[in-house]
Amino acid sequence: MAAGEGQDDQVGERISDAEHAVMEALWHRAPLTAAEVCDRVCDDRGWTLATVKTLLSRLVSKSAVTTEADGRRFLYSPAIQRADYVGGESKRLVERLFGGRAAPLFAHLAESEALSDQDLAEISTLLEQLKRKGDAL
Amino acid sequence: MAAGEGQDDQVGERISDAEHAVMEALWHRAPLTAAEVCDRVCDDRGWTLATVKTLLSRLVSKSAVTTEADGRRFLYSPAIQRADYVGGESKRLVERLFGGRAAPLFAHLAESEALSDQDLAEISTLLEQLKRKGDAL
DNA sequence: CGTAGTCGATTACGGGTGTAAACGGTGAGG
DNA sequence: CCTCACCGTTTACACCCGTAATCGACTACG
Repeated sequence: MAAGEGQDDQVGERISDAEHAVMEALWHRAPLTAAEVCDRVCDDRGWTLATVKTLLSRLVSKSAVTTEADGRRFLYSPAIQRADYVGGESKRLVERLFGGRAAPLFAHLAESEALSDQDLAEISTLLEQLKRKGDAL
Repeated sequence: MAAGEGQDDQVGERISDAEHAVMEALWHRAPLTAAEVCDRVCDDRGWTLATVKTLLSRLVSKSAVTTEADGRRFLYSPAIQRADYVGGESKRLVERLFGGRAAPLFAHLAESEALSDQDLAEISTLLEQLKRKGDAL
């Protein structure tokens, strides 16, 4: 099975890299004003407030962020769940590079030593849980 | 340890989605002429030969593909290993979305049921191998 | 030898992205 | 009341990307 072709492009428009940085700030804490978002990301990325404003506008028009008026300024909040975004991006990559199968991804990460001991332990645990669930079916 | 950042942006420029499709063809078999690449991808993507030529040119200027003259036409070959590309993209995603740790990626794939039984089995096996290797150290 | 086909190279063009300045409205301090 | 600071909105602009047509050179067929 799993012939499903993932009809769920419900995400709307794609969120770009720069926009993603803004989303991270909002996922970390929301709602925030534009200036507050800038406080949290402008330093890291070397942006000015103007840039953040642009990105927020674009995110709003992509329906990835919602606004709530607070006096004369806006409070911005994420309109999509981080988990959804992350899941979508992950799936996308696995599909593009590994034909939709996750094992090769895992193998690659393993080979490139991108897996820490902690990762291994956590994955091991998850694997156990999944196996049990699988057996139950 | 591992304080070192990935200094290996040696990949040169980033390979776009459309370009990636061309790379896949070349990774599958090389060298190929532009027309041969088209034979292998134009149908799938609904491209014309002209599009493939453009993409090949761009890949050449990005140093992702090399050319070898064969009479008056070119034979194109990948200049980068698929494993390197795939590894780079994977790492990139893990870094961007999961703070560089792979376990959360795995958890996400698991939750979204993106893992088949086969995946689980293979990952399980890999995990065993890694554990053994880890113990050895 | 000329003409048609084929190659890579050049040019095109609309849309997205990164990055930001300019603009217009408005609330607050003088 | 007037001006300044601050907001969101509009406009800007260069570069990348997807997608392709056109061009100039050359080969091969007739």
